[in-house]
Amino acid sequence: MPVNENITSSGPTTLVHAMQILQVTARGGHRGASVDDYLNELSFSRPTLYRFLKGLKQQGFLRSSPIRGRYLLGYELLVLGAQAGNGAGLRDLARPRLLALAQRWGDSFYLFARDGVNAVCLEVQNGAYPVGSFVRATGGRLPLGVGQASIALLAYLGADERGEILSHNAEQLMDEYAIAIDDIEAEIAHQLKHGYARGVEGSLLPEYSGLAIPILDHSGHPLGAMSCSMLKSRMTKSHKLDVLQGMQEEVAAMVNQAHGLLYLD
Amino acid sequence: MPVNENITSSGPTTLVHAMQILQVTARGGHRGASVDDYLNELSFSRPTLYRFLKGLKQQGFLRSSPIRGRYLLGYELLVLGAQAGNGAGLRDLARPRLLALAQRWGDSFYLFARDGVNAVCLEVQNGAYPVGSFVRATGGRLPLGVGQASIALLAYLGADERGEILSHNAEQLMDEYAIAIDDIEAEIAHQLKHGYARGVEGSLLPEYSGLAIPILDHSGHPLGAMSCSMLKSRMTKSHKLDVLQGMQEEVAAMVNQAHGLLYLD
DNA sequence: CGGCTATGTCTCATTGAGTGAGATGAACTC
DNA sequence: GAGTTCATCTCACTCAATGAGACATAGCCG
Repeated sequence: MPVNENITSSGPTTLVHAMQILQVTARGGHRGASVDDYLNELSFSRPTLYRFLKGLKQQGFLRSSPIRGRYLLGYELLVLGAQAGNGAGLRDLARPRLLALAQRWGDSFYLFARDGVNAVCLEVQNGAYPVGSFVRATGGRLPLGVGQASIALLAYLGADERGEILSHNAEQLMDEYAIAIDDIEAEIAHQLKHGYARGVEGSLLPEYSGLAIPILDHSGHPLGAMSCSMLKSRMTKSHKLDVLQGMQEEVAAMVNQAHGLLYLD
Repeated sequence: MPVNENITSSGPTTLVHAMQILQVTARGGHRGASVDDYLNELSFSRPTLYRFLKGLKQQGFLRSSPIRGRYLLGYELLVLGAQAGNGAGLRDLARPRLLALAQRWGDSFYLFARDGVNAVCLEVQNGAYPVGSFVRATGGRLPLGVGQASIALLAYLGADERGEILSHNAEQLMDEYAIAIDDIEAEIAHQLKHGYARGVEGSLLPEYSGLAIPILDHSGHPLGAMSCSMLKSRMTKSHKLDVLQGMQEEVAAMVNQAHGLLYLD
């Protein structure tokens, strides 16, 4: 693996370098990265590398692995990440509700938010029935267009903004997920008409099915989306209505709670 | 609130500044931080601040709030944080097991790891019976000595290392939690003798009680700890034995799984 | 125990990258 | 449309990050 061609270009180079180091470390998963990984994939001298490693360790962004010469992501990232996932306080509000839904219905429930041209998973609660999903866990990202939650998020953006996002993602959606823009548009229309989304079916994960509903603020702007996924065989008409109603109730309660909180400042 | 006296001192100043910005932002919770917050709490010029904000945004560490002039933590931190919490792959292994325990017994279950002189919460699963806890969520940190999990982690460190940690934390433990070192030592002895910890009772949270067991690697080094908390009234002798056995079984299974994974590299 | 390899640190000269002051432009508020 | 605050630009300066290569230290294996 040669040099990485990050688009994350400009800005103080120190930040870019730091980020590159973190990315290389993250790519190593729970094994982290070794000095050689850094030296191969990045392009600065050994002393500089060590200066960064030291600095990042002091900031809590890295820690050294039990194995000498390897580095892992530090726990400060965990702390900040937990905060980051709580945009608008949504996550705290959603967590117990996702759990309740998962326990009650046995399916898996998700909280998503928009992150540029992607949807990012803020929280998952798995139920008793195992499912496959595009996102493995908190922090997973999908290009907007993939998955039920994407539709729910896209549907309530301005038409122009939505167009930009979709044309940006079009190629990737087709190549990696076998999803066509037209099908997305159709599903968005369904969302707007019926108030929930079912997701566009690509070539991947054909055995799973799901639902999603948006979480809208008072002005109709999407704060996020709640979604669920389940084996297709579980998606009977009555189960679908049950789950949908459950989700709608929880989201309505969340939004009320959120409005309450906003006035406390 | 004037200048902050961070101990996070040396290293490339750019990193320190970046971290300060992130910390200020984090302190703002889900409301984030405003330009003035940064300018007041930190000590660099406005153009420099904006350069940082721009850079951090491009790296995904920050995003701008819907409210103009305010900034929130970016979702890249969420992604990295999710990775960071998965040290040794423990979190992925623990997540479904914590959920199973929470559903079966109704109490709240936690995964902790050591982070220097602190214990950091990697994962929580709440059960049907609500509890209070020192940590609110993933990413929460406690000085080692507070809580059951701390004891389980401390007990299997070398005596010298343990001593350093405790003397470092002593003052804070007494002042903020009303916990004496001697009591911690006694509880560590209990852990070593009986294989589980109950935690030292300080003046805080007197109505709650809990249990913890260590997660040890093959050489007896602590990788983490699993703990639970519940209302004191729920802690009957039989419930305690049930939960303890459940936790021990899950941890044993986790450790087996982990060893299996290690040989796959 | 004693060489071997790879990790981590140091020194120093060099230069370029980040810096502040202040002016200017853009966006939102009333 | 006046006023305010957010955000960017320009430019000269200088300090702080950099690379080369030597040096120190820790674990490894016979």
